Amino acid sequence: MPKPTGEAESKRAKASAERRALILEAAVRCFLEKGYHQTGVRDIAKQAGISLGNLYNHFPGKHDVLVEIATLERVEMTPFLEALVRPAPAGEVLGGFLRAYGHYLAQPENVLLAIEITSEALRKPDIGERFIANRFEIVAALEAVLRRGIEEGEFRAVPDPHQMAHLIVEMLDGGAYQSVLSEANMDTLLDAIDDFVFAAIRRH
Amino acid sequence: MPKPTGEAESKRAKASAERRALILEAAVRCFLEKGYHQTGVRDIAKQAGISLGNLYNHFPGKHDVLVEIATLERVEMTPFLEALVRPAPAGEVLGGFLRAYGHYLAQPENVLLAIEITSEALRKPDIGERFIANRFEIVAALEAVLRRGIEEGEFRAVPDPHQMAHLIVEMLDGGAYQSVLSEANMDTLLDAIDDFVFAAIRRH
DNA sequence: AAACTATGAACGATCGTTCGTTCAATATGG
DNA sequence: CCATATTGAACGAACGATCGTTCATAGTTT
Repeated sequence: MPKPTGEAESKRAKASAERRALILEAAVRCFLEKGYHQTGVRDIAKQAGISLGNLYNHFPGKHDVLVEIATLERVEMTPFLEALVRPAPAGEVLGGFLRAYGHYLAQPENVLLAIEITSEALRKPDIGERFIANRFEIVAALEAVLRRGIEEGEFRAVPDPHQMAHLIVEMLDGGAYQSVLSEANMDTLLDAIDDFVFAAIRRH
Repeated sequence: MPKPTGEAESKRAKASAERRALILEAAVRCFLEKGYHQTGVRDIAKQAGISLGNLYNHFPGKHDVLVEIATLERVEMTPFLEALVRPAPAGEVLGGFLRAYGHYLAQPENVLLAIEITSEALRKPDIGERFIANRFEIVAALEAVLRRGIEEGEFRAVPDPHQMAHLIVEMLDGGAYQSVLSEANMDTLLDAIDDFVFAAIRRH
């Protein structure tokens, strides 16, 4: 067997992939606990249970670890994206999204991680691009629901559905952040968001 | 003259106060350009045109510089707070606030600084308290306007005016952040916010 | 002279990264 | 199929830079 690459090599490759995942999980834990800039590469290695040098065998550097995390955030959005294309009355889809996404954001870890990425995105273009891309997908799907609701006569003719979609997401995000910082009740907040949004799109 | 404190001392005190202000301005510039954690104390001193050691004559440390900046942010809120207690129809007051506060936030420096403080507020309680306090004042004033509008029959009976005030502020904040990151048009965004809010509070 | 302001060298700690090395898994030549 | 290069994972010491802070010293005001 001169070239058993189909399966033999995949043994190492798989182990390597597992290590990468291990490092990423460790990094997330560190970033959540201490913040990105307060976390040292040694912290990540120690948390992952590997050596400092070995981390650099799997990632070019600290920055790239965060980039990968920001990229993986995209995967977490898929359930919400799928829920938004559900063939049901637009109002129902929208209401479901508000609750589902709101509950996702209600987990403090998601908020904290988002803030770390958000903050770094301002000065690191590659992270900013990924962040905007993730955000854009959600907004676009939400916008489509709004447009459908308008076409089907369920919602009023909002002047700018795209902007409204943006604002809804930002309301959810901002609310989640406030609920973390000031320990507000996220359920109460979700009720308020629901009322706010539906009052704004209700036909006269 | 054993104690010429009445006027003589105030000369030095004034000079010292000016130095403090100089340092704070320099720090703001640095934090805006590089971010809080990426800014070194030497950077601030150099930007202020003073020596490294002298900075420590005016501030106990780097952290305290940010605390002071977060505190001073409160002053910037007073115009908006005053505008919100204006004795005019609630809808007019609200609309004026949305534009004024929106334009304030449209300046990228205000957004960037807010994010630096926001981010640090998560893990530094004293900064968090100040941030929440500033936010609370705006929200409370806005809530009062909403309640007045409801009482006077101008707005619909929103179930939770406090939460709605929160959400409005978060929409403004989030929108401003997006306008910085993705270079969206803030004017377009403000129009959307205006429409969104007034549609949500309009009576049936 | 006493009190305050200003200076920059110096400190210990920690930063992100690189380095030489070891070692087991894999590919290749016989 | 075995012996042998080759590869890449794993390690932790070491590097130079920079971090926030302190300190001894000199200059300036009152």
